[in-house]
Formats: sequence, structure tokens, C-alpha cells
Amino acid sequence: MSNQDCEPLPEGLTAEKAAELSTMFKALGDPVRLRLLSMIASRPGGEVCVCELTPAFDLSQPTISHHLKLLRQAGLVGSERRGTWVYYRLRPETTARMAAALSCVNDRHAVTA
Amino acid sequence: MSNQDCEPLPEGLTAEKAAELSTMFKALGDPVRLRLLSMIASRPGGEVCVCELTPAFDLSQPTISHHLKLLRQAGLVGSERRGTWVYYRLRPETTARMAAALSCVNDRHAVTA
DNA sequence: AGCCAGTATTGACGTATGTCGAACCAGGAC
DNA sequence: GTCCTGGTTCGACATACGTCAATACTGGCT
Repeated sequence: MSNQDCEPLPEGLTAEKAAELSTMFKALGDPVRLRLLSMIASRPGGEVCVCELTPAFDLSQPTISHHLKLLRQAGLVGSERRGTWVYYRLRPETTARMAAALSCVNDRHAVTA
Repeated sequence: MSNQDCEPLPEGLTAEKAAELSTMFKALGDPVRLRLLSMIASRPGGEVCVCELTPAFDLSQPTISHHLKLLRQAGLVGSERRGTWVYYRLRPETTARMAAALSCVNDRHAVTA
């Protein structure tokens, strides 16, 4: 993505855009959720069953479920039930938006080179 | 950055890396801090005086100072005092690291196309 | 020195967040 | 139908977070 995606922004992000973006960043502001997203994304098939995610942590299963819910509400992942199991999948549009926002910041700083 | 920057990660980020990265994401998980970073970055000169940042918000001066401190502790900005005023500057290495992490997530998903 | 403007720190407050156990829901197997 | 397994939701708890007013610090000016 080029810095053409950046808005004019004479004084930075609008309050509305900042509020929207900050919810996505907040969702990744927890080590457990960051690892969850990483584990989900690192599957080439793009889908991971909750039963594979839970045992990777020293946390109760409800806690993992809660973190997955937050990731879903932030638009970072989607979930689908198939039979007994629930599968989570990455939403690449959202991570792409976050990466684009960060690139804007760096482009504007003009130290990208 | 290409997906060569991604680690082998058979099962996602390590707990240590996740903890380190999550503090950066958490720092941007607040709309005020996101706007602050955006305002700092959008200065071509790369420096903004605190006295220019504070009046842009309906918040007390100590609150803005607190948010700037968090941004600094997360490695996202640096500060320098010159005379009476304190100037904040972007640390592009940190935002670049965050963008790289997000790109890894998308690359691994193989839906980047 | 003494004062003043710009920042940072402190202490307190209410709210949000992460975690758990317990209870609840969904589907498959019997 | 009754179980059992995999997940979510509920309620409670301790901690962390965002905010403020008050205070302290810093450096220039007179």
C-alpha cells in the first residue's frame, strides 16, 4: 500500500477514525489474543478449531473463549460451527487496515527510506 | 517487507514476543493515543511541542502528559526538552515492527492476493 | 532572588479488563 | 430419549486503566 491511501489529515486522524482503529489495536493489546491471532493465521488452511487453541495456554477454556470473542468483535477473526467443533478464521481485511494505518504514520514521517 | 521476515513459528508467536508486541499494540488501543501518534507523525519536521497537542483534546493537561508517557514507554515516540518546551518525535522503528508483524499474519494467511 | 509558563508526577476516583468456576447450550453417539 | 464432549455465557472477583485536581518540577525572564 502506498501513502496515497493516507488521508489529507492536516492534524492527524479524526476522532471517529481513531475510535474505530483503536478498537482493533486494543484487541491485539493482550499477549494471549496476539498469540491466538498468530496461531489462527499461521494455519495455511486458514482455519483452526478452538480445541487446538485452548491447550496452548495455561488458561481456562472460558477465558480463551472470551478472548476469541473479543477478536471476533474487533473484526479480526470470524468463526463457524461445523458439527461439534467451532473453527476460527482470519479476516485479512482488518489486519490489512491496521497495517495500512501504520504505514501512513511511517510514510508521513518521511523516514521510510 | 516480505514474509521472509516471518519466523518459522510452527504454532505462532512465542509468549515472549507476544508480550513484547502486545505492549505496543496496547499503547495504540486508545483513541487519544492513536490521535496523538497521528498528530506527531503528520509533522514533516517530525517534532511537535506538547503545547500544540494538548489543546486539540477536551482533556486535562496531565491526562495528555500521561498518554504521551505511555507512548514513550511503548517505544513509539521519543521526547526532548528544549528550553521551556518538550518536543515529541516518532520512533519509526517501532511502528515498522508492528506493521511487519501484521504483514506476517496476512502473508501466512496466503490471502494477500 | 522571585515569579511565571510549560510539563511531569502524585493521589484519588470510577470504570473497564482479565480471570475463574459454575451453569448453560449444541450436536453426536448410544 | 440419556449421556458426553466441545463451546459459550453468566456472575463474581482483583487488578489495570483513563481521568481529574492538586502539587511539584524546569527553565526563562525580570
